[in-house]
Amino acid sequence: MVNIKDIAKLAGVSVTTVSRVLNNYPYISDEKKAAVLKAVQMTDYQQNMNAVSLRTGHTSLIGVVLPFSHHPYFGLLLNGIANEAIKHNHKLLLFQTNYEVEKEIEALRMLKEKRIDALIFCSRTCDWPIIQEYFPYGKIVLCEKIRDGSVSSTFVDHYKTFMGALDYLYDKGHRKIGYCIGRRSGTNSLDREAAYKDFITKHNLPFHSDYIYDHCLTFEDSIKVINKVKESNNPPSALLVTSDQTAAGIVTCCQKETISIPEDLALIGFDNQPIAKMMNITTFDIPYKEIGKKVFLQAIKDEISQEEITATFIERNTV
Amino acid sequence: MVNIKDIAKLAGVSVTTVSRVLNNYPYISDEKKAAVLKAVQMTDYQQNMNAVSLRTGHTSLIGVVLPFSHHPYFGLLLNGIANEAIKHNHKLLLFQTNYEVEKEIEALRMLKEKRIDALIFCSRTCDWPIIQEYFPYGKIVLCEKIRDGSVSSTFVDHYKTFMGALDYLYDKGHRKIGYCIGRRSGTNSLDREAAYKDFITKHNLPFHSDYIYDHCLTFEDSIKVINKVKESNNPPSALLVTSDQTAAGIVTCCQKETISIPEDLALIGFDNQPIAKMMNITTFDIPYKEIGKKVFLQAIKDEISQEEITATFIERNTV
DNA sequence: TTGTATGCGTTATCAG
DNA sequence: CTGATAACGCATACAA
Repeated sequence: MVNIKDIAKLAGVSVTTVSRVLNNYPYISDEKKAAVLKAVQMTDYQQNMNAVSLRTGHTSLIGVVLPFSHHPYFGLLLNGIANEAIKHNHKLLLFQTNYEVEKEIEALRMLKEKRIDALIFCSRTCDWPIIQEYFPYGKIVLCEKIRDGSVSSTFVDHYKTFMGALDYLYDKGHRKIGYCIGRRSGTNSLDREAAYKDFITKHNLPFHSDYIYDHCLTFEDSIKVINKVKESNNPPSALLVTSDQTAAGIVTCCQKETISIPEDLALIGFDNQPIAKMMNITTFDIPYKEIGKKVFLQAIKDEISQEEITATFIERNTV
Repeated sequence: MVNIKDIAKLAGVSVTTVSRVLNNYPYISDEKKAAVLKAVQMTDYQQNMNAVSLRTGHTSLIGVVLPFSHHPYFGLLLNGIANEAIKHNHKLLLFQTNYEVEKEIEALRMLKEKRIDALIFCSRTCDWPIIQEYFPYGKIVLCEKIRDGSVSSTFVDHYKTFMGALDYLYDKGHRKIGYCIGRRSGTNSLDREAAYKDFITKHNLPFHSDYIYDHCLTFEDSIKVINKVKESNNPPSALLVTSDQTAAGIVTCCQKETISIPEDLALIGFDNQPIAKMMNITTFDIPYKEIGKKVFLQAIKDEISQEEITATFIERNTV
């Protein structure tokens, strides 16, 4: 494989000059520059980035941790990140974790191994102390509300948003409200749970643990929800569904089961995905692309910052 | 940042010994080994992988090119690849391309930059000669039928599978058969188009260009399909739908439009995704996880090989 | 504007 | 079983 030395020899200059041409340094004579470029062309030379990274200490590579790649939620987020990465000449490394802590640690370790400059967590499962361990090794950015200001993040206030949705349903007369969520344990899920509990306390409503449906991410996850609703002798009259995919599935199931929406069951989705528009589902628009953009910028900046993003209520036909 | 030299000093051995311990060489005395390990523990030392890669010439990193991360098809494939990667102590680098040639070239370039050892194309847009350019720089594996044996691949014979489906519909009495596909131009799409054309020639059927619906990947892409079907004064009586997502969307749309399936419109999906089972859609099971596994193995092996995978017909209620 | 020399952190070679 | 040293390919301080 041809290296910088070969190019230098071929172009009749020093390696320094070659390096300078390669990195667009200002003061180089046109002849030498041309000679170098010609040698590069001829030999089809390409820098060995391992050497460059070893020398410079950085890689222009940003890691992105996300649980699934097959969920539209993350697809949009990733899109926003990727668009911004292009503008700043950075490349993205995707780490798909399936919410497994071990995989998240692998991603973090790449920070320590100097293979990436920064790491963006779209979502995480591992405990906070594990993340903290890796602070010294590179910038870490999260998509959740951070208590201490130790790290950058861009987030939606899920407590506020959830509470807003609950209040809306309450005003519409609903007293038996349940919700569907992806998992019970994430920071964002915990915020929503807190909102839910505060809501029922506030209005002196009974707490039905079976009004909470978890593992709701995909279209087909709705089957389990509707089965439970059907079996219940005191089913909820309204559901907050944290994924439009699942909300759409619920709408489909309800058609089959002749449960009418919103009369028998009201629905509010989240994300404002195309499928929500298609199926006329009331939902919250969350500007994932914008979040992606901000989060990338935070990943390459030195300063630490917190950015709050607000979700916008989109009224359609399911409430 | 602590390096191998620091560890050597701390453990009272040479850097060579440290390196040997780190890489599990056989002949090392237990005391020295223990001393090194202790120093590593104490200092929280981690190899700089850029240096390792520079020296050894490889990275244990495999790139995976896929157009979208939000399509279940690729999700499954990726899963298969990832599972196998773990077994072999390799890490995966995902490149999301949105079918853009530029992005694919970026991934290829990482091969040349020595940042990855091999590159797996789950799907590609760029022309064959571009791929060929990068043969010298690392192993490339594809998920499509390769004419010359220049590169490894694992693939489904889409011509055969498509023809089988068409014949099946023909035997059921269908003469006006259309199909929905993601894009017109990919290798796999071209194979299916060839099957379709041969089929109508074989049976002396008229060719309706409007029986081919492209950009069909997601659930909501079905809207356009059904709108076109409705507007047509000579609509197809059966549709081959190369994504179960879209097939499911079609089923949903047809319920709204009171088009009955399979009487008014028969449907065969592809992939055998959970949603197809949920909605009782006749489809082809394609073992994506197995494809993923094979493709990974090919990526780390020296030999070039071609592996054919067969799709299995799953009869349900939409034909 | 250009070149020489040094070092980034590691593994491989070779001698012991 | 162990260690000194060269080399991987490159960017940069320094000198010219």
